[in-house]
Amino acid sequence: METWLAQPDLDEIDVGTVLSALADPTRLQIVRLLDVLGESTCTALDLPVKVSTVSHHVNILRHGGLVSTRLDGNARPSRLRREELERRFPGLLTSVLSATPPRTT
Amino acid sequence: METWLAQPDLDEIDVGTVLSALADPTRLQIVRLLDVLGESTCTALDLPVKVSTVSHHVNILRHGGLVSTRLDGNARPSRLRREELERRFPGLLTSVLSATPPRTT
DNA sequence: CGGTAGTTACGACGTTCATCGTAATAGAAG
DNA sequence: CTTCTATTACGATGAACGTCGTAACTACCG
Repeated sequence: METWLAQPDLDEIDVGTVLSALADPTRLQIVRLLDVLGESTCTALDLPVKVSTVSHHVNILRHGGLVSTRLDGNARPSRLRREELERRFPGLLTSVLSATPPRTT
Repeated sequence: METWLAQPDLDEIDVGTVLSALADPTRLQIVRLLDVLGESTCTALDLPVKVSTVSHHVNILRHGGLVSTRLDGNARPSRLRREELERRFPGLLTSVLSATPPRTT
């Protein structure tokens, strides 16, 4: 039986909290990476910040309802709650993840 | 001939900037009000912050590409760039504006 | 020409928050 | 048990930012 860290139910998720969570560049990058990797730990994510900072951001993402974290030995891989989020806020995450970069003039 | 304040082109709009703009509660409220009202000035928006603060937020929204501001005498009514945003980030704004509030347990 | 109203520019203040370093915890492997 | 790895907890720090008050600016109206 798998164990998971506490996370909000779908209908408890607030759109403002989600927007705040996605507003930080590092967290947006984490979300993008998790979308591609499917699942990853804080250490495995290659980010230009310290691991303690990554852990901090993943916590915010989990409390905001964007990420699920599983307990696997001493590791805690996280996944993007993509399908759930899509049900709660249709089009939001999909739009963010498929957004093209701005024109760099 | 109508005059408008400077604003970014559609393909210059960055999704991260848009998310940051929407992350603030006051700005999200402004966006919601403009969506309902269609067009409004800083003074006409009834918000629990000073007008100078509202003006500040509207500027951020305009620079982020979320709002267009027209010059009309000494007034400067702003509109939500809803259709344009929908073309740039399909589903994003619609999802945010139609989001149901979280369950308050 | 004054007077009024709408908006913004400018500083200033206080809080939030992203980041870090270190220490503590927990599981896995030897 | 010891060691190593993964993660988190805990301050601390510095920067970003939301808010305000005031002043400056512009347009409209007597």
